[in-house]
Amino acid sequence: MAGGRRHTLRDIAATLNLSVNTVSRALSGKDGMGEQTRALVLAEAERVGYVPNSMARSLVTGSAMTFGLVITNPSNPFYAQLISSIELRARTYDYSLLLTVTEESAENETRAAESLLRSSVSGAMVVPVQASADPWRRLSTVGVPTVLLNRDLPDLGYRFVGTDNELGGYRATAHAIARGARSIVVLEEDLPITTIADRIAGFRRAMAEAGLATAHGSVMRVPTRRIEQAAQPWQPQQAYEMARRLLRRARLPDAVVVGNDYFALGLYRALEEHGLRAPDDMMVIGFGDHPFSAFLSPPLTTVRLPAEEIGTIAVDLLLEEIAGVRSARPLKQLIAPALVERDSTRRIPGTSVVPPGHRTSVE
Amino acid sequence: MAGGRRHTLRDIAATLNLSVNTVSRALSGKDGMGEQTRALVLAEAERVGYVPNSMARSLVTGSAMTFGLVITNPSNPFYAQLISSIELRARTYDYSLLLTVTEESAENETRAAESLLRSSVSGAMVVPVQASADPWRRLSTVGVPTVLLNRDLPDLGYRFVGTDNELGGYRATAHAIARGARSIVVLEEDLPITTIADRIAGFRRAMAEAGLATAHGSVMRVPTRRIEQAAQPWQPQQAYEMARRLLRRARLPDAVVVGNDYFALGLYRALEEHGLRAPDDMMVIGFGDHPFSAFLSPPLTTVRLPAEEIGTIAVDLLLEEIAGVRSARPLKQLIAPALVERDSTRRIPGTSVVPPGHRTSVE
DNA sequence: ATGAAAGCGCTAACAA
DNA sequence: TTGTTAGCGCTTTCAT
Repeated sequence: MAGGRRHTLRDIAATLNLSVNTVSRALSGKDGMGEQTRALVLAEAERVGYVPNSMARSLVTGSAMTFGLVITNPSNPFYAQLISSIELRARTYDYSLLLTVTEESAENETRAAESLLRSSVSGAMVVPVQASADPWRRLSTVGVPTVLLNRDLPDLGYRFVGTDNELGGYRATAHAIARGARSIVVLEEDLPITTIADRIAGFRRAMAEAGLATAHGSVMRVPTRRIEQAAQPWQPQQAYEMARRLLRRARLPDAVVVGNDYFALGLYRALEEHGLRAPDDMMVIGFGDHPFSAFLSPPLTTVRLPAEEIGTIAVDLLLEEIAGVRSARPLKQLIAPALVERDSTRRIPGTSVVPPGHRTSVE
Repeated sequence: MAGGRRHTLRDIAATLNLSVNTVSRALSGKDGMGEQTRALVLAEAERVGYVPNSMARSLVTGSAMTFGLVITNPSNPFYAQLISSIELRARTYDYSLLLTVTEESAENETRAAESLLRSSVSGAMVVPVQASADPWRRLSTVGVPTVLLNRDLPDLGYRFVGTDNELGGYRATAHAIARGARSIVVLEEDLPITTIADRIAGFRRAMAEAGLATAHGSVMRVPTRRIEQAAQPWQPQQAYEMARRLLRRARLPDAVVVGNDYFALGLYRALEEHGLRAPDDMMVIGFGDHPFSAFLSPPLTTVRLPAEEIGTIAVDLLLEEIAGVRSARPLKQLIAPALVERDSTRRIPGTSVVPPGHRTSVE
């Protein structure tokens, strides 16, 4: 228990006058062993506080029992949840988690991939920056099963689990339309990633299906703050500024769909400053269902993302691949996000500025 | 580049007709080498896409170049920031990060400690559950430098870096007093951890110094939700319910200091339902300065926690210890949190319900 | 039921 | 400047 150095199999073997091998087998529960010998070994191991050295074991077995997880930003509540669910699931199967944060930087991503390779992780889960697929190309050729999370890199042909963002954008928009909105604006972050493009595509589809026009200026881009401080999530500030610009327009939209709930905060403030309020003056639909969104005033209607499900599936996919099981799942798995209806789109009946009519089935 | 298996030093040595050793030294940049030999080795390594096996290296060098990080809940914005800053700092020094989530469970904590031991991490950073110090006792005896984050376990005599919560509670309270509050209530989570106890102690000190009474019922405990879902941070809901109970009191406090900004959300809602609003009817001071807090209505006065600083210091301490440097820093390091004044405590001059008077210097 | 020998991929002595 | 030997702590043959 005490004393600086760690005890090894050899130490135990020596004090017990056994071979290293025997001790090893006793401890790893192999059968074909003298029960008394085993008891002896276990007792001694307990006594000296033996802890196996997993690096040594990994070196010979070839499996590090470790997953690599590469995330862009833990302060994004979605990714925080993803980390939790992945860690939980991995731990359940006795896998450790090696975490790397890329901060949306392609350079960091390259180093992250290198690092995972060196660590001989048993598998990798990656939210790619989507600047290039190259950093991740090596992994599978070297035999590290890899699943992409939330953002796909189709070129690689890797497994992918993510949110159906197109559907999310569609549902958010269709919901607004069903509630009577005819002119709708989207407020999105200015990042070149597929999740955002997909959401916008969903928005357009919903509008088109309802026969509504998407005028020029119906998609506003909130400039991505350059990441100086690692820990800051998207700031509502830029969204606020963009929203102020929107509110200066001659004709305001009936509804605004934002790319994440932080943006809704900025929009709420801009509205308040103009003496306006959701939902009566303008409906607001968020994206992400962040922990605070239900408690805003008004509570925010938003699209809930399946972080937990994505994390669980990702780990399961890796485990299947490691076990050599031919998975029955599709290569690309899109989880449908659910719309959470709250007051920011709930107009008091009869108050609708725009007569309902262009209704669309949301499901 | 292609082909299933990974190339090893031996592969390169074989094709180049060199010894493994030479290849090793060429790649690790040791000097005393033929420059042409080195060039040859580097070229061949590049060609076959050689990636060193860090487990093998660690086994012989004894250092895994990995830190263990044990966190209770990544969805808590404070811990999310802590993860980011630690990861960044560790990465800067080429250390990887092994992340474990304990979910406030003592059992998980025990397994986490075991796991770190097995992994032979070079050092550990731990936010303890504070149910017991036992799980962490082994680490230092086995020679794994460990620093405790945010919650201390004094019995262990380990290094500790955390927020000065007592000061935080004091500043929040003193600020309210300076703004004219005379009766103040604290809304805290119902967890047996020192951070909370410290905040309450700070509250009491501020009250005492101002000669104000802390009546029975001035500290309200919000029941901790049992963790069923790993990814959920504290729910504002329980705080809301507690706040409703508070608002039914005959005499309302002038100010409420809450244990985290999520609780402020619940309080805001309860106030709104009663037709009340901060700061005029009641001042509200949060804790944590969560990313959304500046954009609430009214913007929340809150205590900003030094997550980034704590993370950076923690890594530096570990690095010093590993380098064998006798650190000049104190064993226990408390970082002062800063009060961020916003509108939830900013009464329009002359509107104060209570005359100012019992002012206290906040600094 | 146990032991001896070999080796995972690498680095660190010591030789040559 | 390069090669040889040894060994990190463990598991896995193959003997005994």
